[in-house]
Parts: sequence; C-alpha cells; structure tokens
Amino acid sequence: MANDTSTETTERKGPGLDFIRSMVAEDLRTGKWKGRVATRFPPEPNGYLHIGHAKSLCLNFGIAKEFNGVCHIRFDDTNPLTEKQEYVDSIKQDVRWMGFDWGEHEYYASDYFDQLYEWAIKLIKDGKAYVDDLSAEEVSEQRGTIKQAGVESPHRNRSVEENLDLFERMRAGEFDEGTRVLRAKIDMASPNMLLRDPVMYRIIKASHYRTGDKWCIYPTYDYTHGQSDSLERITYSICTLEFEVHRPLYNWYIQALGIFPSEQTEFARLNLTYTVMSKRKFIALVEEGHVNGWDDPRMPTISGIRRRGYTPEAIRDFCGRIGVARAASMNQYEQLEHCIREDLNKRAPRVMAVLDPLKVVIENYPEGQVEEMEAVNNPEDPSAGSRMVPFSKTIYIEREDFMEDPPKKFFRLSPGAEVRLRYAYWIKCTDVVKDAEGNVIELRCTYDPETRGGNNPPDGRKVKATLHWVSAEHALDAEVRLYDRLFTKEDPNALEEGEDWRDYLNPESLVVIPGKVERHLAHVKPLDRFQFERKGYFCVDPDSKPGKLVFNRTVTLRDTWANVQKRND
RNA sequence: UGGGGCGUCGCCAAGUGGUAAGGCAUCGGCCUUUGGCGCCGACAUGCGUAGGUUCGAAUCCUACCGCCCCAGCCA
Repeated sequence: MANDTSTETTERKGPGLDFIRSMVAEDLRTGKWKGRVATRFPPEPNGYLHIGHAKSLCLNFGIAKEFNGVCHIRFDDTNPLTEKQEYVDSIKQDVRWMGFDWGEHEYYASDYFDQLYEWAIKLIKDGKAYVDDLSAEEVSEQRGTIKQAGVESPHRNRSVEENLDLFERMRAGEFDEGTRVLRAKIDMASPNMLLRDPVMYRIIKASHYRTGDKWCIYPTYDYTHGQSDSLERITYSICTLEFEVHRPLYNWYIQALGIFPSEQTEFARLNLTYTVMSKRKFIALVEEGHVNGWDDPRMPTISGIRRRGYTPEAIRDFCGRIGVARAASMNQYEQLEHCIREDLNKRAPRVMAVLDPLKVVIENYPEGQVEEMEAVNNPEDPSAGSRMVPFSKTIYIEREDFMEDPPKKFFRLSPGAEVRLRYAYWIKCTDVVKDAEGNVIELRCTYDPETRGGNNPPDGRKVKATLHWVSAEHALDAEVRLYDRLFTKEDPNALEEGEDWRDYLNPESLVVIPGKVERHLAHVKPLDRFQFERKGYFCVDPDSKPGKLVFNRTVTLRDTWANVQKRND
C-alpha cells in the first residue's frame, strides 16, 4: 500500500510521518543539528519493561534507524533505594529481544555523578543554587499550591561561601538524611510548580548498585536527565506527556550551565484496554498473587508478553500501527491481537490439538488399524512441508463441535449429520452415548472409505464443516493454559466512587485444562509457537518438559461463529 | 495565581485554507479440507459547540464546553 521508499520517508514531510518524525525530517532539511540525529531510551532500572516501553523503544530506535542516527540506552539510575543490577540485566535482555541494538552506546546517569557535582558547584557559585535546611515537610508547605504562590526559604539568600561549605559537607556525610537539600534558585512564585526552587540533590545514605558508597548525596531526575542528554549530545530527548511541565526546567539547567542544548519532545504514552500499566499496580498484582510473577503471560510486561507467545515483530508492527501523537489515547487490545495473528498466520506451523475431548468411536473402521495421514504444516507457507498424522478407530474431537440439538446455522456434528475430519475421512454420527446424568460421553460414527485424506467422495456429496481430531491411542497429554484478558473492564482505572481496580480482575483470565495433542508435538522447546487448528495460536511454556507438555494460549483464532452466537443470545 | 496540553467514525490516526487517507473493530458477499487466511464491498454531507473571516474552513479569528498533566527530597 505505501509505495514510499525509505529515502522518501526520511526526506519528505507528509502523510505517514508522525509529528516527531516530521520534526526530525524538517530539522534535517534545515540543517538544525548539522545532520545529526541522536535519541535515547532512558529506563530507570527499578522494574521490568512493559509494552508502553515498547512504544518508546520503537520510536527512539526507529527514528535513529530511519534517519541514519544513533539511539543510546541510558539507565537513569539516580535513586539508590529502588534500583538494582538485576533490573539492568532484564531491561537489556528485553530491549535486545525486541530487536534493538544500542551498539557501544550504553550509558548510566550514575557515570555522570562527578560531572553533575561539579556543575552543581558552578550553579552555587553563579548564585543559582543554594543549600536549604528545611525539612521535606517544610519545603512542601512552602512550595504553595497550584493556585497559590510559594514562599521563599529563609536560607535562600545564603552566601556563596556558606552554600559551598554546606554542600561540601553534605557530600562528606556530615548531615543526616532529610536535613538538607541543594535547591535551584528559580522562582517560588512561578505558576509552574516545577520551577519553585526544585531540589537538585538530596541526602540518601544508601549504597548505589553501581557507585557503591562513594556518594551519600544523589541528584534528582530533573537535575540529571537533561544534562545526561546534553553530555551524550542527544538531539531529540523524547518522553511522555506527563513530563511536559518539566520542559522549562530541563531547559533552565541546560541554559544555566551553557551546555549542549538537547531538546525535549513529548508524546502520549501507550494505554491498552483490559489491562493496567503502572509499576505500582504490577507490584500489587504480583505480590497479592493475582498473577504468578512479572513474566506471567497475563502481564503486559515484555517478559509476560513474550511468554504469552507474542513475537517482537508483532509488537513492533503494533507500535507502528497505533502511531505517535499528543492526544491521550486508549488503544484496543484487539489491535494487538490482530498483529500477532497476522504474524503467526504466516509462520506458525499448524497442528491438531483437542482441548476438551469427546470420544468418538468409528464403528465401521477396522479394529487395530492405524493409517498415517498426510497433513500440511502451513497452508500459508508451502516450504513448511507436511507431516504424517496417525488415524485409528477411536479418536477425540472437540466437545463443542457436537450438538445433539443444533441451531440452524450450526455446521458441525450432530445426530445424522456428516462432517469432514481434517486430512482423514468424512464421518456421520449414528449414535450418542450418555452417562446416568444424561451427559454425552461418547459418539458412535461411521466413516466413508471413499473420502480418505478428507477428499470429496465421487458422488458429489458436500459437507459444511471440517473438524480437527486426534487419535486416542496416539495422542499426547498436555497441560493447556488458556489465557484471557486480565480485567473485565476496558479501563480498570476509570472507577466509580468506592470501587477498587481489583474489583475488575477477570476470574477467568487463566483456565488450565488437560488437552490431547498430536504426536508431532513430543519434542517441542520452550517458546516454540504453533497454531492449534481452529483453536488459536499456542506457545510452549518454559515449564514444559518432554513427557509433561505445557502450552500457553497466545490468542484465539478470529471466530465469526462466536460472533453469530453472541448476537443471537 | 494558576500554568501547561489535548479534542477528526466505536478505538487509533492522516490532514496545516481547495472541498475528510489508512488501520483495528463491525456488517454484507465471494472463496475455503481451519466458521482461520485471502479477496470484494459497506462504514464521518462532516472534524467538541456556537458565532465570525473567506468564493471556499477540520485547517484562520472569537467565545464557550469537555478531558488530561503539575503541589515527591520518585522517574
């Protein structure tokens, strides 16, 4: 559809380019940054990446690639209380898995602590920063409110000498945590709260996962981020909308220091229906046992989505389709599902698996006979070849593929009806066996030997449905984990008075069932993906072992029959 | 003493004064050894509302309305 070559994409501003890429293209045209494009992905190593980060990854690494620039990865590690090497490692793994490469450009804000300290001294000397002795509570009270100016600290006009002395002693560890901070001297009456003498350094007597005990004062985000961008000569510092009000402060530090003028641009963060995206809620989900860890396939974390069976290609495709804009938005989960179905349709080998087995005995099929039927591995990909699937007198079909008293449009099996067994034979239901409670426990059928391979019989009979099946004696047992949306409400954050987001947890977000899968799956490896014909795409869970197979349902197939049923309810 | 943003189809989203792209979803139909895939078609006389400017407005002006963000020594 898009005939644009990549050259056109990078040289022309127009349809298809989001506002940030348009800006980059325009800057390239005018030579604003002398042809240089440098972006960065700046996670804080205090948690795992989620699909919202994927959007940022695609934007930052995408722009770098499309415009012949570079994208750095920089760990924004200014808070020793929450950050860990373990998170750095998992973040790097997730970024690589997503398919992005930062080359040599791996940076840490903590590597800039010495420089940041020197710059703080410069700001003190310039009369632009001061040590404040107020407590956190007092600072907070004096900041004023959104509609009311703050008041200046009594320590605001200390001499440069006193500030230098105090700041040096802060660094030397002479003061207790919380007793003093270094503040930028800007404007306590600014309508922008961020400009009311923001804190630059606080005392935290904790060792840092990278700098150890070298420091007991740590710079804040605002005092660190822009300067880090500047040190790395980042041209486009792209972040989410909530940082918009920080931009004047970002610029203030850069100007006050007279350093490379990186520029911040904000875009709307990703929101997805039927899930939550905040670290606080992730922690609650894990710690309260609503999910089984950060990589639970129901979690919107990269590790969870990966375990669910999503491919990086599908996630990137999704990020490309939803676009980049400044309007706060909520994207539908269905869009993500579309992307993984489209990807897996092309590459996932097909296989037959019966998730809710109903026994079928084919009465006129010879006892003890086994035939090997040829099955196509992927009709979308001829190079995937074929395999042999054993067929015998007793098989399992899907329980929902039989109805004793079917509605008009039901094409599947029912008493007297005939259907095709994929790659096998046509069968006709002759009898229904029930238990004492009247539950159907077995079907008796006959087959037509002239339909071998599932082919049409010479008499021209037609059949409207094809069912998947497995041979009872050859099938493998498997644990199948059926995953569904984590919440029952599109936006679990949009609550009425008195409600809790947990009220909308979907009790059926995970249903574990024993299934029967074809022999072909005996030797699968974790993360192998398959289409279980007519049921959906499934991924081998890391818990899976030979002899104890475990499959996760990534997504169901599109099911127009289900839509019809829903409409008729 | 408030400031900063944002409103185009159910959900995303192009469009930047010349007469509303595209995707998802939905609904028809064709095809089909997956009720999958694929293919064809339908889906905004209207762009938050009301005025105004103009030959012409989603695009410019004015006023309203609605939603989001900011009062961490988190990022």
